[in-house]
Amino acid sequence: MAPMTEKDDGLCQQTCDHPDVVASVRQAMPDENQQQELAQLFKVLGDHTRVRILNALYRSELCVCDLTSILGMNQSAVSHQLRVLRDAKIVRSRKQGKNVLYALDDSHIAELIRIGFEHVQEQ
Amino acid sequence: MAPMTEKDDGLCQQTCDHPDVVASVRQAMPDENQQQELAQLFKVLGDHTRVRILNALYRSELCVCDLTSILGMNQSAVSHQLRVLRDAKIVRSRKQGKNVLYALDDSHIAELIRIGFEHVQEQ
DNA sequence: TTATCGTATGAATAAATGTTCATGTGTTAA
DNA sequence: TTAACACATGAACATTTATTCATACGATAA
Repeated sequence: MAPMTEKDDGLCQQTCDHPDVVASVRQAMPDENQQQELAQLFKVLGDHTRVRILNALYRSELCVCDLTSILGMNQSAVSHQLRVLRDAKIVRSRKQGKNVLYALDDSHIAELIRIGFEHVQEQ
Repeated sequence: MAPMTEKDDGLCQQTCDHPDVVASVRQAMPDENQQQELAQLFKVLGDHTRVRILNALYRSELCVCDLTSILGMNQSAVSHQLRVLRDAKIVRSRKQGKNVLYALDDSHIAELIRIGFEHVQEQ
């Protein structure tokens, strides 16, 4: 095996700051803005109330008061969280008469929830 | 189509709190503890520094000072975030002499990052 | 118009969280 | 033993954030 590109052995034995690995990893790192956006996406997903909202919308398009009933919490709190989810392009909304119906915006979101559940169920 | 189990039309036209849909969704909702854990998982993933750490570990097993160098930040801050990732079972660590090498613990994590990137790149 | 219903939103409060500073622990080398 | 290095961690501070309260907006019905 090529000694310069090898990474798993000989790391940080004498000099901790191993220049080869550090340089190659640094070069392979994604764009900072995209990492920021990725962190923002996960941050929005990382709330109990919002996870519950998404799990409900996973089953059916729902209006705010239905969500409020299902979650058993304040309508204002639900609306605030829906705003966060809307701003993050995780859910979309459409008006129907006096109501506003919410749904998952993107198929990626359902996939993230599914894989996330797989992870926590294995722990 | 059966009118009772239908959900997309006739929702919340007169009575907002539509009992059928609300009941079926409520019944299909996952366990509260699992939703809490899922939210916790996403919350840990939802930080810029931790996303950068995971992207680095995605490429190679690394010790703390390498990570510190790659991220260009305080060693203490990196260690604090590694602790959070360790507690969440997202990374694992092993000692090698004076160093501690960190790596991604679970293949689900890499998948979450990959799908998350797909999502943000489409926006 | 007026009243009511469904929803949105600003302000305020309390709680959670990321970073820095200082220090402690454990391992290696002298 | 002593010194140096890699890493961990508690405390403090500043910032973010989720919920509640009150209120405003928009659509429908009377």
